[in-house]
Amino acid sequence: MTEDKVKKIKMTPQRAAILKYLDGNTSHPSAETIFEAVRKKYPMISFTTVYNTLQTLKDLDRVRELNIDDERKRYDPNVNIHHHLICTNCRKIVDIRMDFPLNVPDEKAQGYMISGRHVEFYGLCPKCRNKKKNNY
Amino acid sequence: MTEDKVKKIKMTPQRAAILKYLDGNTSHPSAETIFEAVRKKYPMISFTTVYNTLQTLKDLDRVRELNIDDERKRYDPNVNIHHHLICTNCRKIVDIRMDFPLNVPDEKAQGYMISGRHVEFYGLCPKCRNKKKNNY
DNA sequence: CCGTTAATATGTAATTATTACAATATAATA
DNA sequence: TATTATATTGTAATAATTACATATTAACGG
Ligand SMILES: [Mn+2]
Ligand SMILES: [Mn+2]
Ligand SMILES: [Zn+2]
Ligand SMILES: [Zn+2]
Repeated sequence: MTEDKVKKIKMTPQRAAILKYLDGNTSHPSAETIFEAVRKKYPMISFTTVYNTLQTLKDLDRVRELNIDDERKRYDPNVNIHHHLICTNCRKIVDIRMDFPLNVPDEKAQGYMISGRHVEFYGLCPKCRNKKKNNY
Repeated sequence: MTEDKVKKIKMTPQRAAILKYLDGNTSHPSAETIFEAVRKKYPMISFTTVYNTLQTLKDLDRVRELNIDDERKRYDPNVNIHHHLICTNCRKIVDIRMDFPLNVPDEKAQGYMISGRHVEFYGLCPKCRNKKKNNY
């Protein structure tokens, strides 16, 4: 009875290159970063294809879109629940692999049906801490 | 010894109107929403002034910028720490006034100096739940 | 192996949010 | 009331993302 709509997609060299770049990648790249990286190996790829592919991968739950950076969307091939720590200076994002007790009692949920959660931490990464220190 | 740099700003009718609209507002409006709202009372205000004022208020910690909506920035005059619940369908954002135990042990912080945190919950708001229900 | 075709890639244009800038106006101060 | 630093405005520029038309191709069946 489970509708396993295994939507199948064509495997193209472009998609393969993007998937390969993303596989195991924990750097939370933007579309542009992905484009530039993939372009090195596959110079004829178009930016639009990167966006299209990311949309497709989102639909397939192969990639998660993060709105944690105020300038651009970031993408994360790790779709398991985990949280993030972002540098307020250089925007480097790292994973926080921890569970937090985040139960919202019904009276606080205001009728919403809660289906997901995400904790963002802000701070200074080691590099930026040093820069600020030696900055007088 | 405390440097209370009470930066003072000029009080203008535009700023007063924006502040009045924001005061106690829990709707997490976008710049455009603020502009449209303020414009009704003060039709000659410019969009740029709204952006400028929001920037100023951010600098003064009178307003907090939220990156929770993937299409546009949202603004929150409540700068006390609290968390949010966003409707994945209509993007309505409501407050969650709760504390969560969010201690990150040093070995998980990867050298970052953590200075802030924010929990985002995703779900369907009551209206959108009903819409989906009556949607066959 | 082809041939067919729906799905995909590409290049470019359009859209949208936000910022930059230069000219004008004005709140605060003396 | 004059001065001036600061703010407002209108417009142009920037930047991320999406839309769209056309060309290409992966996958499937014969
Ligand atoms: Mn991650
Ligand atoms: Mn809030
Ligand atoms: Zn940093
Ligand atoms: Zn909703």
